[in-house]
Formats: sequence, C-alpha cells, structure tokens
Amino acid sequence: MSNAKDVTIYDIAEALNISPATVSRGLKDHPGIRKDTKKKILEMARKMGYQHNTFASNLRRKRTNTIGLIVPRLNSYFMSTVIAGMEKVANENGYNVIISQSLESYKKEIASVNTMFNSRVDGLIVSVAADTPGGEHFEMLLRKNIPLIFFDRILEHPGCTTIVIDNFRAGYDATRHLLEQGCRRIVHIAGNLNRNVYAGRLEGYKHALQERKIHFDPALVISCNLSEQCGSDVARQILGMSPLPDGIFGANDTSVVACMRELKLAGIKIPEQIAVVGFNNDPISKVIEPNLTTINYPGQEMGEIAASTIINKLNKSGTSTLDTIVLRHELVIRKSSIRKK
Amino acid sequence: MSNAKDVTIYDIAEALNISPATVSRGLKDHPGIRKDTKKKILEMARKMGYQHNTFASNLRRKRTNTIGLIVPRLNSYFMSTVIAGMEKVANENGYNVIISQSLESYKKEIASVNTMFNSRVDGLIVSVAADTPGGEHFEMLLRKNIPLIFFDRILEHPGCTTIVIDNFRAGYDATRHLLEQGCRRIVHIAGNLNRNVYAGRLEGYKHALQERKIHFDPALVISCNLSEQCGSDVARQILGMSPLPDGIFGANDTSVVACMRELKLAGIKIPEQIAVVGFNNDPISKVIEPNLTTINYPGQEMGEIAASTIINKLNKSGTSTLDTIVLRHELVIRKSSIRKK
DNA sequence: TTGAAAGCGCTAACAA
DNA sequence: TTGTTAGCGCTTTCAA
Repeated sequence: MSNAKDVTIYDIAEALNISPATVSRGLKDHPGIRKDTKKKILEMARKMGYQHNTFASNLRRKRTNTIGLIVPRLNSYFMSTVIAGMEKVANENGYNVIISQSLESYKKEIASVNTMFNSRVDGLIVSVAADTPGGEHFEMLLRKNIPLIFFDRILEHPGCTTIVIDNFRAGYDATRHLLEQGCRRIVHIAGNLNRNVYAGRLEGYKHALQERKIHFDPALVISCNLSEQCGSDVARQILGMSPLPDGIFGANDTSVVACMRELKLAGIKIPEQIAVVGFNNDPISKVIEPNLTTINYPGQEMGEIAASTIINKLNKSGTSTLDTIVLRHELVIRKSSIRKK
Repeated sequence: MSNAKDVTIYDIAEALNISPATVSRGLKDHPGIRKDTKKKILEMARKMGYQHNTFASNLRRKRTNTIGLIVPRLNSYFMSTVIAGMEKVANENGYNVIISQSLESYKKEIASVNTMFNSRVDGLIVSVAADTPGGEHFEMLLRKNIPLIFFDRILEHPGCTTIVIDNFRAGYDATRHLLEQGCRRIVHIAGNLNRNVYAGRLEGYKHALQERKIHFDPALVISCNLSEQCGSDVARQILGMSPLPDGIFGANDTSVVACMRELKLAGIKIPEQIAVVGFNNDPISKVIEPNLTTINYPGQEMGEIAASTIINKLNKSGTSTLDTIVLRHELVIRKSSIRKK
C-alpha cells in the first residue's frame, strides 16, 4: 500500500558510507560498536525516516518476541484485568502480546491457533472456549516446542503449565457459606461442565452439601452458558419450583445478577427468601441490590504470572518442573447472602 | 525456539518433484493450476506438517492483511462490541486485527503506533487516549499512505475518515429530557474536554440550557476521568452543594452509576430529588436501581463500519470522499429520570 | 570495531 | 500449466 519506498539499512549504509552490517548493529545495542558510529547511524536513521522491518527481522532471526493470547471473550472485567497483567509483564520484557477471541467457539479457536502458529508466536497463552472438546489443535505447537500455557479454563495437557484457582474449594466455600446462613435447597447455576472451572465449582458445591448430609438434588443444578439471558431463564425456572429454593450459587456474576433482577421483579426478597452468591467479583456485584456476595479471584495476577512463566520458559528453554500454579481466591461477603447476625 | 526444522515449500517441491513456485501457487487459490496438482500439493503439505510462513510472505508481498486497532481500554462493554464488529468484517475479508490498548496514556499510544507501524499494518483504526494532545505521531502513517481511521474519540486529521455519533445532539437530547422532567440545576459529569466526545456532550448540554433560557453555571460541570472513583467523588461534591442540584447528566454510565450509589447511601431519592441520565447503555445501566436512563450508541455497527471503510480504502486505493460518518444514537428512557407521568 | 556475504521462506515477473 | 530466477530487508558468521 505504501507509495514512498521504505528506507532500509542499505540506504543508511550508503548515505554514511559504511556497511549494512554496521548499521544493523548500530540500530541495536550491539556490543563492540563505536559510540560515535552508533550515534551517527541513529541520527541518519531518524533523518531519513527509517522504519525497522519486523518481518525481515523475524524471518531472519526465527524469533518474534511475540506472545499469543487466545481467550473466549474480551468483554468481562476479569479478562480485562488478566490482559492488563499480561501486557505489563510482557512489555517489561520486550515482548508484544497479540490477542484473539474464540467467541466461545471451538472452530474459531482452531482458526486462532493456526493464525498464531503461522505468525510464529514464541509462546501461546490460552483460556479455552466453552465447547472445545480436546487439545489436538495445540499439538503442532508442542511438536515445535512452542511453550503453551493454559489459565483459568484449562486443558490437561502434558508439558503445559496451567494457572488456576482452586475452583473446587471456591465452590465449596460459596456453598458452605450459604449453608451456614441456613439455606437447605440451593440452586447451582453452572457453566459448561466440560470446563474445569465449572466442573470444579459444582463438585465443591456437592461436597459442601454432602458434608452437611444434605441430599444432592440434580434438579437444582442448571447448566447454561452463564449469559444474562441464561440468568433470566433460570429465574423463571426457579419461580416455577415448589417449594422455592432458599439459596442460589452461580458460577459467574453476570448470570446471577440477571437472575436476581428477575426474581426481585417477581417479588422475591433477597436474601430473606433466597440468599445468593455469585462468582468473579465483577464490578456489577457492587451495583446490584442487595450487593452480591461473590468469589474474588486475582485476574491481574493471573495475567502477570502467565506472562512471566512463559517468558521464563522461553529464556531458560529448559523443561521446568512447574506444572500447576494455584492462586488463592476469597469469598467476599455482601448483603445478598446474609441472613444471620 | 523451534527444534524441529520448519518445512518449507522447497521441501514440498522436492518431495513432489515440482518447482517451489508451483507449490506456492497450489497452496493458494491461484488461477491456472491443475486441480490434481493442487490436490497433490495440499496433501503433501499436510503430510509433512507444512506451516505457512507469514513473515516471509509479508516481506515479499509488502502487505500484511492486518489491521491495527488502538483503543484506550478494553474493559468496557462498548469497546467489546466495537471489537466484535470489527473482527467480524475483517475476518470475512481476509484480514486479521491486532489490538493494543493505550491505557489512556499518550506515551503508550505513541509506542503502540510505532509497533503497529513496524509491523506494517495495512491500515490503522484508532480511538485516542484521554491526554493525546495532537496527531503528530500518526504522520508517518499518512506519509506512507497507510489509511488511518478514527472512531468515537477522534482527532481531526486531514485525509482520515472519522466515525462518530452526534455527541452534541446526544448531550442535548439527554439534557433536554432532564429539563422536560422539570430539572433546573443539572450537574454535568464530563470527561476530558480535549476529547471531541466529551466536549460535544458538554456543548449539547449548554445548548439545551440556553434554549430554555437557563443560566449556565460552570460550577455544575465537573470534569474527571469518568472512573468509578470519580463518580463517587462527584457524589460527595454534590452532597456538599446548597441547594442540591435536581439533575445529573454524566458522560458515561460507569461514573454515573458509582455516583448514584453514593447518593442513595446518603439518602437522596432518585429520581424524585435528583433525576439522572448516563451515557453508553452499558449493561450496568439495567442493574442499578432505579434503572438508568442513558444514551444508546451502536458499538457493533461502529466497529463494522470502521473495518469495512478501511478495507474499502485498501482495495480501491483511490482517495475516497467520505470524511465523516455519523451514526445515530438514541435516548433510552428508564426510571432514573422520570418524574412526570 | 567493521565488512562481505549468505540466506531466512516466500512470491511474482517473465519465460517456456 | 509450470519453471526460473531474483529479491523483499535483515542478521550473523566469519574474516579482516
């Protein structure tokens, strides 16, 4: 598309009557180049409007200093904080991050992996789509020894570090809290149970019930895509239940908030009739009334750790023993779940 | 990082006893290549684990099929919808989008422009950071005839198409609505007034007042970064005003919602004592109580139009006459502002 | 401290 | 329909 021809290191070399090799060195922090030569080169480069050609450089070096990131969606607070953390660490270490969303589709995820692979990312960080059945589409990376890291929604894949919270424990904590508030019939809004995060939260829920010798009723577990729409749908289902449940634990805040709205419209008192706990500590949890009890979960930190882990692998290039990194979570108790003093 | 050597078109050519050029053609939809030759090539490529080398290709073609996108932040609903629209159109046309956030910092914006420029994006789409003073850092793109498009937070730059809504009119609509509800002392929470979007909304606000012969009181305009924090701060300022204002029009929903929360805590009745209008139609506006009246604003469409406009420029490569595209907005009236039947 | 030269993998003009 | 060939711009090895 460009009209004006690009200025290359050859042009600079010619103008300065030195060799392209020297120019190349001068443009970098190459050791063993005279200070004034370097200065001369830098000046001329600016003067001539030189623009580094990343492609030529990457082609030659077989390295891109780029980390790929594939996530289901960009539109959550959690994901923004993850990305912020990743970019921070990556940039500090001279890496760029290229981002792609799978929009929860396995097909798009495959396409993204291919694009990233063809763009020769040095490493790839992934949180998988809802319907991704397995990890075959990542095989090509591993065959080339390109480090692959999963976070949050992970796949068990030999040789890949994974970064998660203890979803089982978090689900347990949330449910136990509801039980302590006197709930006995707790609806669980679950995500796709093929995903570790949602399966873990459900297991934690079950375990808490079991601990209190409360019968697990599969009819109280509603699995959906955790969208707003789904939250509203769940609310309607709940309103049709008899007796009504006395608690709700949802696997994300978005759906829970939508559900609460609908229940409130129907005249249900929260937390008196139904106590509610969400997941994610999305800003929305402090807006809904009553404010939502939820699980807080360190997005920024997850991003930072993912980035630094992959950069470590890139530098050391030795096989690290680190396999699973578990970050802490915490139950943030707000009014939506408090029934006892 | 890769251990196993990459398979190239030469390897395929050798294995098949044909020329690399033919392989290159076979891998694409090149007209004038025999069907069975193509099939043979594709098969061998798969069998050998061939991976297209984007760098070599880009270097050779001097074209990347990549569109750069620089935005202040990724963490808003509006931005997610914009990006979704852009990626949709871009992908349909064989382009990739690479995304970068300026985090509202001019310095980071410059760095992003440079990175994108060095990555030889075919075109660049930008919504500028809060403190960007001017457009000099985009000059290099224009000098190379790389199409540049601004959306939402634009800069007036000759030769750049801009995509906006009529912020003046939207500000006017919002304010006029409050006036019609009987408000007379309306606080305006404004963003950085160097940005067209916020300046326009403020002007619209002023114009609506003037139309009703209401004196414009600069003390009622509070300019800030429109964060949650800022919304809370504004609430405290408002609580110190005497007499209290009877309306609030804020330039985004985030700050307005935070402000409402604080006011409610202080016992202010909304909309009875203070009627409130926000901007963006963020999902949060339907969660806060009372639900927030706000300006709806077509993010997805803005993204789609931005992408298709830039792709058009890329293809036609003729100078288009389109200069400014204005999308419609609408006032979504909810309970936070209704005082009259 | 600098230079010469080869080659990263691909594409396209031209020729056959 | 296919092949030959040059070269995109850069980095790096080896030599000076």
